[in-house]
Amino acid sequence: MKKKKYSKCASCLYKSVPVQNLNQQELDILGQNSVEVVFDKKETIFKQDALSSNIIYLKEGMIKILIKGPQRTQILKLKKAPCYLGLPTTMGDKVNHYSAVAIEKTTACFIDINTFKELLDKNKDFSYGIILELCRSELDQFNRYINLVQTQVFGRFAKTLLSFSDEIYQSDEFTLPLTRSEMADLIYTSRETVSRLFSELAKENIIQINDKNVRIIDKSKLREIGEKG
Amino acid sequence: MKKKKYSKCASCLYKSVPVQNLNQQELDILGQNSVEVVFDKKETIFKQDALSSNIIYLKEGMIKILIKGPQRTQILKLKKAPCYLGLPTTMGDKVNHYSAVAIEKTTACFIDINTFKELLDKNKDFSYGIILELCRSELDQFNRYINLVQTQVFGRFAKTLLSFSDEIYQSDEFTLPLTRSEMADLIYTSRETVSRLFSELAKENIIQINDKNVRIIDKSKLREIGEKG
DNA sequence: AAAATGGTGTGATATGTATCACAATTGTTA
DNA sequence: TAACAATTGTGATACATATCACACCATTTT
Repeated sequence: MKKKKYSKCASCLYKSVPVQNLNQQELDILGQNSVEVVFDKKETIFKQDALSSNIIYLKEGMIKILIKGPQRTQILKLKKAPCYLGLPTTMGDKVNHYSAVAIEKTTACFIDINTFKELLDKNKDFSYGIILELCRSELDQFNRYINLVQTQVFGRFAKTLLSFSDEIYQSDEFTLPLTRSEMADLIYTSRETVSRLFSELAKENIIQINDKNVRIIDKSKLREIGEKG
Repeated sequence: MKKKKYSKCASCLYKSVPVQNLNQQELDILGQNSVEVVFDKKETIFKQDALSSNIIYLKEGMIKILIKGPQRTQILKLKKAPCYLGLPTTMGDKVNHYSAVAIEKTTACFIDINTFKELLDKNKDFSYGIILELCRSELDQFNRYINLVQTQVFGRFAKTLLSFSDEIYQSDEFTLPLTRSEMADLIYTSRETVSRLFSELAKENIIQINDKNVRIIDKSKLREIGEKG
């Protein structure tokens, strides 16, 4: 956790879609009741089971969501700025149901929950925007879920590489933000299996892999694998 | 699909928590723009991929949520009245991401989406209530998800029986609302494995099973199995 | 410089559960 | 009342993937 400073939300270049509905006065309220914090890679933003009294808006960077399961801690998903974090936990319960850890330098705005509620109350467009965010994230969740349970490792792995390429980095060449072991936690398999999957895809000339540097060569083949599991 | 009639929301005994915040005039708007439909067991309430232009409020009964996966159609979860259905799909997208099928006689209110939005706009407490619903359902979803991927069949099966007993029927003795094959779809396993699981638990004197009638004998043992997978 | 540490690849083996196969039972339709 | 479809139980087998074991770096610590 590095610097804290009160946010000047009005002049922020990274406003969320719902926040774009706020007027000057409301933006001031928001700014006076939130702080901006910069996290380095591997730093924890919030922890599962801790009390949560803030809504968090990720302004820049990327994080992983961790959940302690009965067997081990799993990565539920990666989230890239801009997005809200912990909306459901902070609103729906007092306690975090998962942890958030930065996987690169990340700027997060901590918004006081009462201020957030006040804004929901004051501005219907803001409120409606938040509802849409919640709906979308629930749909996302559905899809990830079905995916995970219905395809075997090979398919899950392929889809994860594709999502890195298409959604996160928008490039066929990228550097993995996770170790093999974390990749395993993300697609729910073992570290060894991830190694084998990389080797196999490389052997079939579908990707090139060099340490953490990945280049996708045959994207359509990768899609095929992702589809049929 | 049986009878349709315009709803008299004001005098409805099954008002949702958010709807309890509406005033008389708002309740009239709601009533004039929604219809009540009764579904028999096995009837489809809405279908995946169809356009959705209604929010659905389940007044009485129980349904299953089905999702077509790459391999087969799976049961995502069961939902028991009172609850909203398809909030995220109708608001967040135009198309249903899953189907809903009644598993017992079920009464559903179809609310016009524009009316729903109008009410969100008019009444902040209603709007806030809906936000809370969305948050809670997302948290539920998380838990189910982690559960499903991190425990093996035996644990998933035990937890499902416990949720029937604790949450749905509030009794140690109940009649299964699903066939073995549907049970399999729910905990993502095969029909045969479900048969074996029932036999095994019965052999160990943890449950008694007679066709679809289940009686839980040793609940603490069942909990233990559910915990450790 | 040596030792400990964390990440990684790959072979051999173990194991949970799907799949196949069949029989028995029940409910449904001709 | 027969014929058929749907539901269920249980054994044998197949297979995907976890686990174990080990070797090989590259860093960091001592």
